Amino acid sequence: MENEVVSRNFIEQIIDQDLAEGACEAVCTRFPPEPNGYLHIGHAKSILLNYGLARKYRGHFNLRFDDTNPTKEKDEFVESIKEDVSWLGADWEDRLYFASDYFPQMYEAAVKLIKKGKAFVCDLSAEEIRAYRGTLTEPGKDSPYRNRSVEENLRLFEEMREGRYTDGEKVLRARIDMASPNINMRDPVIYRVARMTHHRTGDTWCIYPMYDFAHPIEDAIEGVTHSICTLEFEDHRPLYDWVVRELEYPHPPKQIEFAKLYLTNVVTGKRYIKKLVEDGTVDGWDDPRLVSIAALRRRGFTPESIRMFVDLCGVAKANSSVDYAMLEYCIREDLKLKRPRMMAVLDPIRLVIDNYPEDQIEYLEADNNLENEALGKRQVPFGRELYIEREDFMEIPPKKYKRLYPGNEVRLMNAYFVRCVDFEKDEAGNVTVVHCTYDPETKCGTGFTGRKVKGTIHWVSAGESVEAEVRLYENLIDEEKGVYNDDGSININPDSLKVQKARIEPALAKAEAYESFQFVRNGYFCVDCKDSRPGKPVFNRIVSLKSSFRLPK
RNA sequence: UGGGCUAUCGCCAAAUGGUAAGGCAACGGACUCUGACUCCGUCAUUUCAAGGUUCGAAUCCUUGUAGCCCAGCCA
Repeated sequence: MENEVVSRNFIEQIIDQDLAEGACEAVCTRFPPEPNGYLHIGHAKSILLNYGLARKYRGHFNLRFDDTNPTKEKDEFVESIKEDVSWLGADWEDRLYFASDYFPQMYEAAVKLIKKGKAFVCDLSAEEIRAYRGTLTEPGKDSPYRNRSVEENLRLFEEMREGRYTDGEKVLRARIDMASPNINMRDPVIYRVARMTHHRTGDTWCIYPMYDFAHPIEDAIEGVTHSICTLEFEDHRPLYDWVVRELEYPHPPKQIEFAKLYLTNVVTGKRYIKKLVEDGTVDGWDDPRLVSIAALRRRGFTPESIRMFVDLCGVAKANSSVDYAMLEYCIREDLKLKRPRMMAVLDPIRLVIDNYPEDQIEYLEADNNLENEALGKRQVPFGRELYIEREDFMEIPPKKYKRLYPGNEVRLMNAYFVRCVDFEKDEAGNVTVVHCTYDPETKCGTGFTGRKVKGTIHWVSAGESVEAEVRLYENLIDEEKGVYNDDGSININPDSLKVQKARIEPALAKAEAYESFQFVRNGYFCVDCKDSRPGKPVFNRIVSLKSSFRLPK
């Protein structure tokens, strides 16, 4: 049993109170995206928050596409959004809805408002409406069409629907208060004439409802009890409440606002990303350096890690920007016990064991993950010639260096102790080959305790290993300078992607798309689902390991 | 300068008048078949500021300050 006192976030407190007071009987939440783009990490917070609440209170979670503006919406996006939401694990079961399915009810709702004298058809142009609206500090003026009779409004609205007017010629407006200090209440437009082909309803309609009118109706129709949205809609809440009240819904939904999730030093703006894709800085909306859900998935983030991240961030009303390190922590935490630790040499140099028989290959048994026996063991081929990491040998070691240098002995992980006896350099002074001798008695698994070594390094067999491409991702943004340059452009980190030819264990060559591994000391990697081919894997670095030892320059 | 909202450690964030949780990051140290992981320890006498009420204030009151949002026939 969990005895921990877990504090409830402010939304849960509101729900608890509503339940206690009988304001609602069960909980129903929803994620209402407009299908006009790809989802990113910020949406994940909303999705998981809504879904989590529904789960916690044993209620329902709906996925509803808020498709009331045909100019921006496409089927392509509804498909990608469905994929992302379900990948995150938010299950809408059979409750997949479209606002456009409610157009008839919304039309009737508008008629109802007209009949109550709460809405009127306005002939003012968009510019005139803006002028009549007043400013932040001055009240607006009533539209000259504000006092049309119910009959006339009914007839005109009907004619709007029939297509008797051109785009923008007439709109339907709520009749509220042009002097309200809240600009949203100054007779907001609730229906517009727009001859657009809707991605689902085609040309059935030439009038479309506005968000402020449509959204509360959508929520009410679906029986949503708590309509959770972001802070910028706080000013719209009085209008939301006005709509559900005037339409006399028996169980009016309640709007609750929370602060969006921002991550430090990432680009989420659609315009900016579009530009980055067009100029080739990134290879698409799912480029692993981006934080779209598709990008995180391709990079190798798991749904569990995203859930953990969202939980850790919490829910509040203060604008904030969460450190990217928190996201990295979550994926490390999720993967470390779950995935095998394998050997891959990212920047190989040759190591020759002078006293090991030529032509001999032996297979050594290695644990896939010492902390998780369930991941099993594997056989690793070992021979006279190996590759080791370039940074694991130094001709002149700095202080505290524990790896290979002339005369020093280290453990080859899962294998033997080796002592460096010599090395070769090319004309440019780069080390090309390291020569060692090995001690057969120190074989891994024999329980040898005769002496200890301070360092352990990873390796792969030169003959049996496979070449693979690894992509090392750093933040797309230069963190020192922040996201934006003085001229408003994005500050791109030129070293955000490094591609290397690595040597990997044979076992890794069989890895499948999305499979992730810990490459010992080099971090977590995931087989790129987009670019890998069988036998020719491409690994994306999901995240590097924390390292407290840095080689001096 | 109208209205709405927010302010607690470098970053998130709890605390609902009873004496500042937790996580990330950072920094020490122990352990280690990688320096990772793990484990232990350090990290807000003070909650945007100044006053006030109270035995007691991050919480209540007053006055300020700073930041975010709103004048689409977008959502």
